[in-house]
Amino acid sequence: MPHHGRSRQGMTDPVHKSRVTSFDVAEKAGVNQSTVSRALKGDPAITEKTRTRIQLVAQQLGYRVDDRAARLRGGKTGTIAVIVIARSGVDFTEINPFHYNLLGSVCAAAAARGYQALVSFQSEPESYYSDYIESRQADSLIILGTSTNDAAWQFHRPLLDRNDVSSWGSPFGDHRRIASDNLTGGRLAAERLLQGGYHDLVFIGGVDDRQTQFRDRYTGFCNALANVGKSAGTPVDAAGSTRVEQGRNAVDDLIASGRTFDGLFCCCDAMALGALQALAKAEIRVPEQVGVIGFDGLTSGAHASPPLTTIEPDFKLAGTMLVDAALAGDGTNTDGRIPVHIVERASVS
Amino acid sequence: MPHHGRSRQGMTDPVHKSRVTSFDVAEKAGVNQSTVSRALKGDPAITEKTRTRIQLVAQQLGYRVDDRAARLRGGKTGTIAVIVIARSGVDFTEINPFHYNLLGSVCAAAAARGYQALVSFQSEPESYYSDYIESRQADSLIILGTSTNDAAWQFHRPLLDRNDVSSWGSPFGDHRRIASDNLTGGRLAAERLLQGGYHDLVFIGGVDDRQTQFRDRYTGFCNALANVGKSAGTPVDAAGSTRVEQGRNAVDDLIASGRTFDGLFCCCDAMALGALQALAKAEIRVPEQVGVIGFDGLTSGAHASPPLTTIEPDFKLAGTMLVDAALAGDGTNTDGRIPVHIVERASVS
DNA sequence: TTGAAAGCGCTAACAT
DNA sequence: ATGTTAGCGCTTTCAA
Repeated sequence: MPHHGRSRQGMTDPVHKSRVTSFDVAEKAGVNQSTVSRALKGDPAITEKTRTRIQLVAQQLGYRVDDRAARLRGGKTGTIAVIVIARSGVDFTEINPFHYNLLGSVCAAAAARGYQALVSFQSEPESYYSDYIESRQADSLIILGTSTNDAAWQFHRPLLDRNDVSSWGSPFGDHRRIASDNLTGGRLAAERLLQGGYHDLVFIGGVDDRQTQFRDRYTGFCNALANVGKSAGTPVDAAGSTRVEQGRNAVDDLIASGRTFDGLFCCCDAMALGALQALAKAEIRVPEQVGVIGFDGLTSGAHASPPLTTIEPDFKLAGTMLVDAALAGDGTNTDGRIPVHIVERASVS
Repeated sequence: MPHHGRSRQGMTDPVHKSRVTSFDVAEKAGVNQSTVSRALKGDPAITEKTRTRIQLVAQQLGYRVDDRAARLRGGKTGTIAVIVIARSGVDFTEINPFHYNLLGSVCAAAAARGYQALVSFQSEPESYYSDYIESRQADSLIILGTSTNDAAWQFHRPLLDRNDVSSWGSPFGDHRRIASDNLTGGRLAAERLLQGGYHDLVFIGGVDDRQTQFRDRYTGFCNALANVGKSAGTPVDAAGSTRVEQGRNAVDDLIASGRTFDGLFCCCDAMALGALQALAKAEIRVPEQVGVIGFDGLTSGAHASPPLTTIEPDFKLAGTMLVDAALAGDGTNTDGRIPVHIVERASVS
């Protein structure tokens, strides 16, 4: 006789065989349903003999534990939601590769911790959604993306201080966050430029309130220069619909201004790529006349002309820290700096 | 009196307030739990008055419907699993941006259909896993990635013919699949090169059995040449640990061979980028002496020197078709060709 | 229109 | 070492 009191409609009706459950396995194996549950999850209390038999039956019946049902009782989902914020109105080929890299790294780190990654791209207001945890679709949340999408970050802002949420790239400076060691990165860039024999260094990029990452890079850059009695001068920034365009415009402006310079530290690779274009157009040779360093480690930089020397963060560690911070749930290690290193290519001599 | 027979331990003990459930809302609103369920999901049978009251109470209590519990009964998960296959042993900065783009597009398409995307990167054997559907973690599955990771595809091969699975990039040719319209792409490339005044065209890339995509591009390329009474000659391929390196080596070999050529169609942008490097090293000017066209629409191509003209698929549609095919579950529209178009940059005149 | 009760498929506390 | 029996939190007949 089948399990009592819980038999499904079709249970006694062989015609109606809906999906196979642990009860089916239990019946066929001649044990109780709970024994099936234990056997299959490796409970040491179950005899190897029993376990083997149950496993066999399960396999014959094509039975698989229903993950959601299994977790319903425990309350945990075993998944971590990842929100990627890109600029509004761009398509997927235009998303900053940096964020794709970070996403990959986060997914891998989640998997390493035994978690699934539920990812969503939220660039447009109609896709804003963050109730993953409340709706028990995930245990924690990671938000990452471009700081230029203010509306999206504003939407998610209330979450940033929760200890089951970690983030990368918010334009706000008043909450815990994971980020590159921008200070060190800026310093490395300046030192490398000086070492390459360049003396008139300028910083390309915006350093306003909403670009905390860039500002930190600038600060590190200034500090390094100050150490050798030099000054960084005013950063040069320009408007543009993409980072590449901003970089190009900024360097166009810089050249037009007549200000002397022989070394450029661009706050991100995309802007550096634009800078390279502007320099080429003006027939200024890199690295002979001007040295250029970017930040991010983009693959595109490797194919630029000349290949772009850049400061790259440890992506693997970045993913790990984001996941750990989101999972910690107790505020542990939740504000982190990811080490960076210089990737030598050919835009500085 | 609260709901009978279902009260949790702490239910009567205010100290032990575990998470708030629909029973809590029901009690406080003075209705039955099932009424809460109905009201919150917009069942028209419920009075607006009742619904409003329930919504209010729910909000006060911070109640949210538990998504998994809600779906347990229905059997559907509302999520679609996405597996991304990269080459083994590479880190996340080295994953072909093409696949990242596709991933983004797939996630967006899933969201548009009301599905969540559960993504996992599976490049190493220890991460191989595909039982998402059996374990009820997802309703369908999408597998995409590089055809060069044979072991991974081999692992997933049995799934490729299921009608709740769709894929992009497998090295096998005997199953339903979504892919670029490679034939047309190859033709467009040849036509554009001819139109640019180049006459001696060669195809760079492998066309063996496991590279069905490349072979189709080559076929389209040949067809277009045949149409004007020309022949494509032998494709040139070379070994290398990355596509870029393969392209570079192939063109090095081509130059060394003494074979004349003035137009190159590279089977993918990564190889085209390598080709550009080899050409530059040999001081062959592009597009003046040799025209080059790639395939994929990579952003890196836009920053190469000269910017790479390429054939790009409609990413948005690709994501949509992959999702639709996986969701169809009935074999509908499950074998598709994504339209491609030429992106004019500066590597052909 | 709403309530009562029976599950969805599984885990876990409590027995034996 | 295994069986019993409650649930996990919600949806959905079936009544009223």
